[in-house]
This record gives sequence, structure tokens and C-alpha cells, in this order.
Amino acid sequence: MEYNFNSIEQHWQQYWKKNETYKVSIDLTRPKYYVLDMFPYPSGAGLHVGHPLGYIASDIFSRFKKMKGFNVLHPMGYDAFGLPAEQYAIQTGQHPAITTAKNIERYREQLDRMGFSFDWSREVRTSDPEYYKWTQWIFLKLFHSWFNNKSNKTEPIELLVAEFNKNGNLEVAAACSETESFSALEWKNFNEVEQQARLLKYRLAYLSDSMVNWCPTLGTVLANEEVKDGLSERGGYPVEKKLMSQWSLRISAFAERLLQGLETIDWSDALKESQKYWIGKSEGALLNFEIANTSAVQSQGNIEVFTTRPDTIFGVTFITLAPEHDLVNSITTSEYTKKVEEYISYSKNRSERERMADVKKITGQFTGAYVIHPFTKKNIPIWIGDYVLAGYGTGAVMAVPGHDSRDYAFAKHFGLDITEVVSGGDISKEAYESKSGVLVNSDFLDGLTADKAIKKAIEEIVKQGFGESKVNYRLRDAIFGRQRYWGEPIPVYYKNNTPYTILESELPLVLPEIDKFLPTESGEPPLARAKDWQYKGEYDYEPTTMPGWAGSSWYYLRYMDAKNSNVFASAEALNYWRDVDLYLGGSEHATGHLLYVRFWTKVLFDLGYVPVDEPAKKLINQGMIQGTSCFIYRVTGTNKFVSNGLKNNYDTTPLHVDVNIVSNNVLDIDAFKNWRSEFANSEFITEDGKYICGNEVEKMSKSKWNVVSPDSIIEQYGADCLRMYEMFLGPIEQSKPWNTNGISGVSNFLKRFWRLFFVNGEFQLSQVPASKQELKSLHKTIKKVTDDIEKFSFNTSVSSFMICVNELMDLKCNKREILEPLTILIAPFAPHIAEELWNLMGHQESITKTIFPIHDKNYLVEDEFEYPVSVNGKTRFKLILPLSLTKDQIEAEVTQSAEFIKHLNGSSPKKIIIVPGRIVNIVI
RNA sequence: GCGCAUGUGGCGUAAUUGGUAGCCGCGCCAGACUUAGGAUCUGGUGCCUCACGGCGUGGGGGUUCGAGUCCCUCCAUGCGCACCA
Repeated sequence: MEYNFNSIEQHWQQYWKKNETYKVSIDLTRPKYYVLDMFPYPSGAGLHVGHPLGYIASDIFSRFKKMKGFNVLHPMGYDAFGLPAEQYAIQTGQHPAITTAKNIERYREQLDRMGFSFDWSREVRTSDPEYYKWTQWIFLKLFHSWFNNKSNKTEPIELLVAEFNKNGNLEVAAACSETESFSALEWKNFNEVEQQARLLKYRLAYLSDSMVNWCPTLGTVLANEEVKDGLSERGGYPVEKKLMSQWSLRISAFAERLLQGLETIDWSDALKESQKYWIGKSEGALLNFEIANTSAVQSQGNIEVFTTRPDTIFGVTFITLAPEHDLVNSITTSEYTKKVEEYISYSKNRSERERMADVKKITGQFTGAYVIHPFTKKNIPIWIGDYVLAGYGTGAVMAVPGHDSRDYAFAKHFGLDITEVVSGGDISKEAYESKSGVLVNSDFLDGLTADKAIKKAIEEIVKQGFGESKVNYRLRDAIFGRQRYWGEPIPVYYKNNTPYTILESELPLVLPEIDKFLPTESGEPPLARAKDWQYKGEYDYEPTTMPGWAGSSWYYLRYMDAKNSNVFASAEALNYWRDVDLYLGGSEHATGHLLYVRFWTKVLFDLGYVPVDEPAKKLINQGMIQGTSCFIYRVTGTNKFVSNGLKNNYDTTPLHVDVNIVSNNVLDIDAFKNWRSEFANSEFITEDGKYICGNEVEKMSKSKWNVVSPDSIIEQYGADCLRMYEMFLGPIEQSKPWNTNGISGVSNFLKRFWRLFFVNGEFQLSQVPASKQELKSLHKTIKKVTDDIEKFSFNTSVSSFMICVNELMDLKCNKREILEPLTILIAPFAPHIAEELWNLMGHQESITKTIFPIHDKNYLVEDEFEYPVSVNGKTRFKLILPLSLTKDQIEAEVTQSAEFIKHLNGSSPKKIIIVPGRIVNIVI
């Protein structure tokens, strides 16, 4: 019987669906295992061959775990809110919900054809009100919480209010934007609006005026990680900085815990590194420089700076403020007012992109004012310069040009003093930034190494009262509002310009219908178009919506109890499934989703809603599958195309050609002529009658004509073959270009495997006991495959199957004793063919309910070992000895060989090294 | 510039973790069988050499009886971040 993968796969996919084979429920008698894929955004283009890579790997692993006796949760859903559907809606007027539903349907069809073992009864869609009800619910929790630095955790806002009533905010240590302090009495005397305004500064979800990334083309703000090189990640439109009233989440409060938590989870180093970098912890000191009281300066007070090198305090020769710094106006002397104003307007008009493009361009302006050096009491000039960022530290730096390259460049450019305070470099040439070297010109720090000087300097600074040691983080709060339609409404309304949340019982706040998906004429977000959309018909709702990452920051919890309408997930489900054991997804989410999901988990944990404070124990980043684009070369100005090998003889323009009409780089000329009417009359300059295309590896995309869809591969080779081939392509974590050429190897393997079960076209298995050799082949494979799956080394597992089948072919093995366990072994990789054969073998139950075989060590023991004998590093001959020999016996054998060496070389060996079980080395 | 990752046949890759480098697959060469296929099977295939033999894991150096694997250094490629004081 032929291996007819199409009908086999169809049959079993229907069987699984009908029998709900992959439905899971809580089972306290078995250990749980949670395998999660990053859910996809259902784009209009459908899946290409690169998308399922991670899903295949996770599917193999969850099938394996299931067959190892675990109760495996393996769900799937859709990240359904997002920009493309909305952009499409703007263009066509089609409601994003409709587009999204259509795309989901297409995705589902494609996913189903791959034979995944998802429990679809747990499907989630972030755009479903039954889902985003709970996203909004979590927002309420964030709004009604604050971060207590004393307990280092999230606490309900009621506790803070109680404390305000008792002591004001005098004793409170919170992560907040509040600077003013008030007593209990003052608090009680505030009116409602004033109290709410104070509280807002403590909430984890808060409204504030902040500098945001504004993208005028998209008409919305973007989070830091949605901006790349000053352009929007989606669309590539310019982004500018703008001060706006915005909802933000206080993720910065969790910086330290997010950093510490990395130590407890098994994620790749690369990923941990980028999160560490994004959090950007730096330890140093906060210093106050007193503003010199000269006649020209009216302002009094201090300029606060953050530095990681307090040891270089004696090398400070000027202070630089960011142009946006609060004190700029008040300290500038009248003499410099005009120039400073000019400089500020210049730097404001310089877009973020320009600023990034020419980082090397040094600009700045002296203010006319001075600070007093805390130790030397000398006057130090205050400059402004846009190399200082307003958003980091205090927006002011103590410039140590001798030991910081940016300060150095600034000082050189403006002719400012450069003082050496750490020896070891040559500061006439460049700044010496290294910490190796001892301090000089530094009074009480002289002679100390930099590390010791840092400690000593801080000690002295604290003692004299003009500073303190301080830890700074790069991580900023996450802007949470988006001026878009297609997102979760923020469940907030305004009364007296003060935000209030709606009640839990009033959730979900459903996205209203609007006539057009564009901002209003007055520039309000699209939601402002909604008619009569007011809380209790009286108070305006918040017009912005949540960002794309809101729904994905907790979806793993919803899968645990996806249908629950009373809570986001029951305590029973949460306590059983707890957290994700294996999370698979792309590394592009390192500083976005993967940080936010950890953040939300910590908040929910602190508030007692979830039992763990890290979402995923282990994470694997699957590589991207790129496309291999094919090019043809048009002779410029003609309708002639020249083959790749001859193109250098002509003046040509390369043109993408659809990879589906090219095989092994040979263009199908007829198909090409039919491809587009403009090519119908093309002429070709060929090599040996063939037109050879050029290649380039690029991102797989429609516009590059290099998209290979899984559907066409499945039609030709079957889903099992595609699954195995994608795994065979190489290590799961590596990115690699798609290449259909090698797939025949896997296809042949499956056909051969199938053929093992058939004699003269009839399904037939021999009941004769297996030979030792056959058993050895089987058990070797069981061991290798088991070890490999546990190491996520799926490419080598596939190789092992091939070797095993080749060996069994050679042995003409058709024995049930061998083939039955082998079928189980293959089931996670190629579930359809395994089910079919399993069924033919007379089993009634699905193969997924079977237990994965365990290897028997007895069959793996080698009875002989070839000891390669190397003489002075060169292999000369092999000693073949039974493994049963003792060490002494081996030595005796080797001594005999040494005699032979003597005969060979004319001298006795000096040294004989025996590595048991390995190798014999003889040194002459 | 900083951080991370990766360099092995014509190609994708493998190597019991310091022990015979190149498993498995693609491709290629030769052959068998034909009901002529995108079928199946057999043998070969790192490089140089007619051969003996030599050379080989990005380059150079080191540790070791022994290095693709460990250390130093340089080079190349990819990804991430980018004035973070």
C-alpha cells in the first residue's frame, strides 16, 4: 500500500477533532507541564513556512511530555488587537473586528493542517470582550495599587490612604512621581480633587505629563521599544518627542526585582543580557553642587547630578545640564540669556532622528553661571549641552573630561580645562576611562585605586552632607495609552478632570462603534467619535486605548481557565498549572512583551492573585526562517533577461521573481511568461538552455516574492514531512534560510519507514522475536531520541530516526517487537503516520495516550572496543579488545603492542598512556 | 562604540563535552532494475597526490600525551543597544 499522506493526515486530523484527543483538564494524580507558544498576531498574509517552526518544536515537546506521563497544557490563541487591522480599516472602512475574524479563520485552517496537539477549547483572543474584560480588570488593580519600597512590593492603595490619614506622606517610601511632602492634617484638608491628584502620583497606573514618542503619521504615541532608530517599528515613520498627558505603568518600581528574578529562570543568556541592559542598573552617587552666589545669578540652591565615578570628583571642570533641565532659565545670567535661548530652540527643533544621526556633532552653550566645587570650593562653569539626556539620572552631569570621552570631546570643542585624576592614561590624546590606575591630584583620594577611591569618596560626600550613594536604572515607565481605535478601552472616566475607574462589576467596558477609524478633526483619538459614550451618561470616558502588549501580558494565565466568567482564572486552576514550564518564541520580544509579562505577574503575585512571581521557568527563542529570494536580470532598457552566470557581460537590473516558479535556481520559463502579462514576450539569454537565477537571503515577505507557504509543501509532501524537515534543518535556536531542496531526504525517510510495515504491498508484521542487533538499533535510538528531545536538539533526533530505519532496512527487519516501539518514538514528530500505523497494528486508542518507550541499557553495551593506538599523536593501528578486560589486562595487551612499536621504530616507548575505554597513546 | 551570538566539505549540519573530525541529509559521480519515475536499490564522495603520503574545523599563538572543543589574540558575519554620566 502506498503511503498516502494526504488521506492519512486528513483522517487523523478529523479523528482528533471529533474525539477531543487533545483536550486537557486538571488532574491531581499526574504532574502538570505547561508548554506555551507566543501567540501570533493574525496578519492578512497568512502563515508562511517560517511561522510554524516554534510551534512544531513545542508540539513535539508537549507530545513527548504527554507520552512521558505528564498532564500537558498546550494552548493556542490570537493576539488580535493591533495596528495592521486598523490601518486596513482606515483604508477600506472594513471594521477591524471583521478583518481580524477572517484572518483568524485562515490561520486556524493552516494551523490545523500541521497536526498540532493544541487544546483549542482554551483558545483566547485578546480582542474578545470576554477576554479584555480581565485585561481591564488588571488595569483596575494597577490603578488601585502602589509600590511600597519598604516592603518591596505592590500594595492596595487603601493602605496608602490609611497611612496618609495617619502620618501624611512623611514616613512613606514609595515608587512615585511625588516630590512634595504633606502631613496628615494637610492631607485631610485637601479636597477630593487635590487628594486624587496626590494619589495619582503613587498609583501603578497613572496619568502624567511626560515626554513621549509621538508618531504623527500613525497619529499615536509609541513605547520606547516600538521605536527603532527614530522611526516607528511598524511602518517606519518618523517619531518625535512630545510632552503629553499620558497613562503610564510604573514598571520602573520593579526594576530591581525584574533584574533579580532573571537569576531564578532558565532563559538564554542573550535574552537575559538584553533585559539586564534594558533595565540598566548602575550604582553610583547623587551629588549636590551649590550654585555660586554671584551678582549676576539670582537663583540659589543646588544642582543635583548622578555619577558612577565619584572617585573622579576632583577632575570635575564643568557641569553640563540637559537643555530641558528645570534650572536652565533661572541660573542663566542676563549676558547669556539670548544665546541660551537660541541654543534651546535649536536643540528642540533638532528631531530625535537628527540627534541620533549625528551623535558626534558637539553643541552646547555656557550659561554664565557657576557652581562651587564641594571640596576645592573653586568656581566651576555651568554649561548646557544636548549630549546630556533629560530623562536619565537628574538631567545634569558633573563633567570629568579627563576620564569620560563625551566630556572630553565637549571640553576639547569648547576649550575647557581637562584635569587628570586617575593615572595610567594619556589625557592629552583621549579620555582615560579605565578604573585601573591610582588617583592623583585628588587631595584625600591620592594614591588609592579607583575602586577604593569610589568608596572613600562616597563616604566623605555623605559625611559632609552634599550627597548620597544611589542606584539608578535606565528602565523608564511604560507609556500605556494609544491614540488608536483597535485596542482595549481603558476603563476610566473623568469627573472634575480627575480620572476615576469604573466598577469591577461594570466590566467589560466594550469598545464602542464609531463611524470612521480616524482621529477627530480636533485631533482627539478615534474613540472621541463615539456617540453618547459616557459613564452614566454624564462623564467622558478615557479616549485612548491600551497598547498591543496589554493583552499579551497575562494571556498565559487565561489559558489555565479560559472559559471562566467569574474570575480571570480560578484559584484551583492557578494553583495546579502555576506557571509556564516551557515558553517558545522569538527573541524580538526580549525588551517588550517578555519584560511586561514578568512585570504584570509580579503585580498579580504581590496582590495575591497568582501563586508565582515569574511567568515562565524556561524559555527558548526559536530562530527565524528567512526567505531565499530569486533574481532574474533584465538587460537594462530591453525585454531580455540574462542568466546569472552571464550577467556580467551586460548592463542589468535585478528583479525579484516568484520562488514558486523556480526550482534548484532554474527558472521555469513558461511559467514565468504566464506569471505576469508584461513578461509574455520576454526573451532569454540562457546557459546550456537553462535560465539560472541569482539568490539572496532576505526576510520572507510578499513583496520579495520569496514566500513559501506551508500549504503547498503539505500538499506535496505532507504535514509530517514538513514537521520533520523543519526540525531537520538545524538547531531550533538558529536562524536559517528556507530551502525546499533538501526536503526529499525526509520524504524518502518517511516512505521507507512506511515500507518497513509492508510485505508485497500488504500490511504485515512478523511476530518472531527480534535479534540482538535489531534490539540494539532500537534501544540506541530510544536513548538518543529521548536525550535529544530533552535537550531540544530535534535535528539530531530526526537523524537518529533515519539511521535506525536505514539499519532496519539493511536487516530487512519487519518485526512487531521493533516497529511498534519505533512508531511510538516517531509519534511526536510525525503524529499522522504514527497514528495510522498504530491503528493498522490493531490499537484502538490514539497513539498519544501511549507511554513513551524507555531504553534498555543491556542492549547498548559494546562487547568490543577499538582502541586506536597513536604513537606520538599519529594513529598507527587499532587494538581491538573485549570490553570485559580489566585495566591490568589491557595494560598487558598494550605492553605487548609496545614490543611491536619497538620493532617498528627501533626504540622502546618512553611512556604509555591509557585512557580507559578510550584510547592508547604511546610516546617514544 | 558597547553587549551577545556564530565561524567545520559544494550546501544544511554532526561530534559520547578534551579522546579516530565530517554522523544524517541535500547535491554530485558510477552502477543495477526497469512498467521510463520527481520511483526504488547498490557503491563512492573533505582537500592535494597516479600513488606512497601529506594537509585539514576563520587566521596566529598557547596549555595538553592528545584541542573543532580550554586559554590569549586578531579577523569576518549576524543580532541587539546606542551620548544612560
